[in-house]
Parts: sequence; C-alpha cells; structure tokens
Amino acid sequence: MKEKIDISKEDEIEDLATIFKIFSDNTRIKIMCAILKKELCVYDLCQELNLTQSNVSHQLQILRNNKLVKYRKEGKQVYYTVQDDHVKKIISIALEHIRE
Amino acid sequence: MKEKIDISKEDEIEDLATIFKIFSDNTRIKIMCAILKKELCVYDLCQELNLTQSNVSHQLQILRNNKLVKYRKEGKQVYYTVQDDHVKKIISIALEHIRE
DNA sequence: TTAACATATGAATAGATGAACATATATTAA
DNA sequence: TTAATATATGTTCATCTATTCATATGTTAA
Repeated sequence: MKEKIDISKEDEIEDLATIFKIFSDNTRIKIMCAILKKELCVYDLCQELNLTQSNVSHQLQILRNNKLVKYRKEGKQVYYTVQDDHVKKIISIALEHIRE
Repeated sequence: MKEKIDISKEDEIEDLATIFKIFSDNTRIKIMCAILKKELCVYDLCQELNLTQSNVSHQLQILRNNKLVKYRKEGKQVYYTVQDDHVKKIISIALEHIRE
C-alpha cells in the first residue's frame, strides 16, 4: 500500500462516490459477480440470477455508462464481462472487510 | 489476488451492497479521508470540511453503526479515526480505477 | 417480406436517503 | 446548582433510485 490518498479536489470525491454508488445495489453486485470469470449474455444473467430482462438491461446500462463492464455482440445476443481487474479487487477487499 | 469470489449467499450480497452504500456519499467519503491519517474531533471535521455539526454527527453515526470508524472520548470531545486498513484499501483501489 | 427472439429504452411509482432544523444529552467550569 | 460547550438524536422534506410494465429496436430465419 504505497498509495497516497490526498483528496482535495471535489471532483474526485464526486467520482469516488459515483463508483461506490454503482456497487451499492444488490442487483448490480450480483451481475458483476456473475460476469467476473466468464462472459454471459443478458438472457443467461436473467436465468442465473432470477431477474427480469428489463431489470437486468437497466442495470447493465448503468454499468456500461460507468465503464464497469464491456460487451460483445454475437448475433442476437450481447455478452458482458467486467471491464477490468479493479472491479474484482474492489469486491474482494470489501468482502475481506465484511468477513472479519 | 488469491481471493476467491464466490458469492452464492444472499446475505453477503446484502452486506457488500451495504458497505458500498456507506462509501457512496460525498460527505462520508470526505470524513473518512480526513480521518485516514490523524484522528479528528467532530468540531475539527466540521471546520475542515465546512459542514454542519448535525450533518457530520449523523454521518458519523452511520459510519459507527457499520464499524467503519472507531472513536475515543476525551472530555467533551470525541475523536474519530477509520476502523482499519480496509477503508484505506477500498478508497485507494477505487481511486486507481477512476484515475485511469 | 413476416415472425420470433434478444436486448434496450421510456415512463410511472413506491421506497430510500441526505440535509436541515430543532432539541436532547453529556461534560466541564464557575 | 447553573451556564457554556461538544456531540448526538428525532423529525421533516425534497430529491433520488430501483423496479415494473409497456414498447421500441435490432437480428436471424423462414
């Protein structure tokens, strides 16, 4: 942990809060955990997580807009994965915290 | 990163979302960043962050309830610091993410 | 072309949440 | 005891958000 945390800029506070807001919803966490390892299409996500297609699509839109997932179209389906390793790290450390 | 992320339990999803919800507010992030290194009393926090005493106290209550800060009473003042290193880690990694 | 399927989007609504104001509690000094 | 100070708490309200339902868009096959 060589990170320096010196946040004087209001912008960065705002950005931090935004990122955490994305992670603060059950549905979005479920989605992100599901596509951590393997990519899944919307339909698979609905099945696996027992959620409506509309709900999943809406949450994916939020994740897309905030660059937390990437996707790939293949015919009628759209396959999603998490954007990068940060997503995994953030969830991991929060898990560590709650598991203590 | 040897962490295994396998979240089947609904409880843990809930707990994760809760933690992130705490971090998803500007005021609370400011407070946590301010008390990352040195402990501060409520009055200091109000001054340094330009926030009302009521607001700061309310947010500190939320942080206390979720075991993200610890405190120490000294006379009339109450001094706060972050609970553990996880807080710092979570903020650090999120910062890394937004700074890319 | 049309039908069927997969995904995205818009609108409405119920519930959650942050901030402000007022007030209560606790501690110290006089 | 009372007054002054530091912090905590209760309540209200305006705003935000997640979900649902309805509909639109896009893709493939017939």
